[in-house]
Amino acid sequence: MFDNRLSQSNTVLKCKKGQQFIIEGAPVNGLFFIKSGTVKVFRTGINGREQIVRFAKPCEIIGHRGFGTQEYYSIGAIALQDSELHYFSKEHLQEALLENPKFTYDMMLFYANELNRSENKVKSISQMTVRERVIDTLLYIHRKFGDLLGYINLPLSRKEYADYAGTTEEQVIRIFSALKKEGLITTRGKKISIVNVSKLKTEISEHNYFLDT
DNA sequence: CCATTAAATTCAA
DNA sequence: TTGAATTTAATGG
Repeated sequence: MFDNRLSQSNTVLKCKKGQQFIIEGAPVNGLFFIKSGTVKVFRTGINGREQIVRFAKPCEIIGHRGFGTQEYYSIGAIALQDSELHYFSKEHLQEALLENPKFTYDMMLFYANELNRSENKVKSISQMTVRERVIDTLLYIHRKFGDLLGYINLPLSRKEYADYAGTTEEQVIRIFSALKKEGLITTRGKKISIVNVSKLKTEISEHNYFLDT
């Protein structure tokens, strides 16, 4: 996605687990490209509640919403694992967009996909039950990060599932327990294994769960 | 929502 | 590699 010229004109930033590299309200002067590791992007609500907007993995970009007109970040981002990030200044980005149509096209697809996803997200929050949202979250993580030895390949706390699904930690834990009893998932500490993907899918299929990679 | 207990992860020796 | 310290999960009020 990024051509050589562009990848030469950036600075690499190493980020330890749990480190926040975008703070809400800070001025925007570029955007980040994830080289390795995973990252969560969130927005803080009025009551101090965190709403996780999305999870990002390598080859994805962060902070794009602030690009162009906006002066300050409306989101925060923290590394879930030790990560390496490339940082691109606005200037370099503009140059690449003007000179490289393929890159511009890819960016546009990315924006379109993100917009689609956030529209679907609004729907899921407003129309789905808590249980459906939790299942949806599980499938999203599973689809995006895959599994390793049967367990979802991303260690997330229950709180993080809750923040993505728009619920509380307790609700998530209780729904997980219910799903375990039904034999649909198993858990071991933070690791979660989806035993029966298709059954979970059918439970939320009427809400046409969104496609995202 | 909070408090308690059980369990898992981290960290340092 | 072990266990003590810290963090996280799970349950019940």
